[in-house]
Amino acid sequence: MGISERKERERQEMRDLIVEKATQVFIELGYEKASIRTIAERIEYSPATIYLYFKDKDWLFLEVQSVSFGLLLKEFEKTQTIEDPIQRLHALGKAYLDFGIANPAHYELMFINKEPVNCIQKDEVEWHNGMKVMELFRSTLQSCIDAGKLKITNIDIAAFAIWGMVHGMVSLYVTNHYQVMDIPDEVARMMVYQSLDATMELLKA
Amino acid sequence: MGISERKERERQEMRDLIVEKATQVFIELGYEKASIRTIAERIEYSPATIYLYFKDKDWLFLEVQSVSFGLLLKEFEKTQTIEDPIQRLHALGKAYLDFGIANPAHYELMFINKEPVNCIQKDEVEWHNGMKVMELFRSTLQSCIDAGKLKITNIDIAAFAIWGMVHGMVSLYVTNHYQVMDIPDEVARMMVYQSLDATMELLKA
DNA sequence: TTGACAAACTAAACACTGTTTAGTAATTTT
DNA sequence: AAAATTACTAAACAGTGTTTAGTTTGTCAA
Repeated sequence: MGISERKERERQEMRDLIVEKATQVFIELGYEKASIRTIAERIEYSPATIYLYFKDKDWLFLEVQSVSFGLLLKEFEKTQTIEDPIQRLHALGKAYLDFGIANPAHYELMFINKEPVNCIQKDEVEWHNGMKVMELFRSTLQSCIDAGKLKITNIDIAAFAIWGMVHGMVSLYVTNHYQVMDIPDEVARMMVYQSLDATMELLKA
Repeated sequence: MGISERKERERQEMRDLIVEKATQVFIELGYEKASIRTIAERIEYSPATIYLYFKDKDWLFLEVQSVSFGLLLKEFEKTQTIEDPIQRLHALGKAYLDFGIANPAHYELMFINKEPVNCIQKDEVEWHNGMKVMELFRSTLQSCIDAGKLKITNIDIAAFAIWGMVHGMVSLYVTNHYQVMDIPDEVARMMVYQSLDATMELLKA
């Protein structure tokens, strides 16, 4: 009875197709302006079909977010070969800045928009990628603290300070809010990296 | 001929009424879910009337943002009595955190949403408040640098690092993205303040 | 005070949006 | 071949921002 297996496979392929095309549309237009009808056109099915595979727009979007987190995770994992925890942490920070600046649309979908679905429900979907990104960051931070190489010794405080800073800078850059500072684009980009460098320097024990 | 003056006054009153009610609705529902029709209901006029006073939803929203920036500015100005520039900077940071945490809806309208209108056009409207907030921050920062009390001596780098950090932390808090850190609300709030304190300590020359 | 003009306002429409319902077409099972 | 199940969609619903065309209101000169 290979039929049900094939059906299951086809169903998964259809899901993947929807997520793939939805990702394109979300990236191109942003969350609000990306419409179910546009996504439906891209997959060459009627809008109603999407609702046979996803509860609503938010849950589809969550799946798309997971794809974006996968991209960031890949960049993060590249840093894990670095031995020195402080250098590894610094590299994570740079990777974060690189990712946000190179993929502002992805970054916006991941971190700027309000969370579409609250955490309790998220377990239902493959939310791994976002969690893994966080775990990588925290474990690296813990290594720094364990090695006594960080001036801030509480992991939550350090996490908030560092993640807050890099996220804040990328947010300001991505949303153009930094423009009130009246400095050109390239300079702003430089400042972002130098601010990370400076802060990392201050953080070293 | 006081008639045209009265008319001008009435027109301004109508504008103010719209902005006042629009602010309420934006705060209650957020940018996307706040509808022109809902705002129209609150002012007890038809939706079309709003378009006689504002080009479109974005320009009305810009006016509302200006109100929010006025609130932040008021808090910022309270810190200006402090003599020591470092302490003043620290107080500014705290005021920023206080404001964001106490008024998450306002904060979201001001800093999380993408800019509705680009900067070049903004001059047409009273965009002063946002600028003044920035000026206050930068002048305080400059005072710290001039007094040789800051480890970072480039104002743009310091601005990006500090504003980035406080904005980032408030953003993470306001959008609930910090929840991936798996710490309760009150703890997160504490962390935010302690992260600022720790960073300020590191920044001191 | 009346008639003309201008300003203020709105009902209705247009082209969209997310989502649901009811019904059709295709496929699998009996 | 008939029945049952699955996959899909056309059409509708209630909402959105915005525009148009027309009405009501207020002002001013005759």
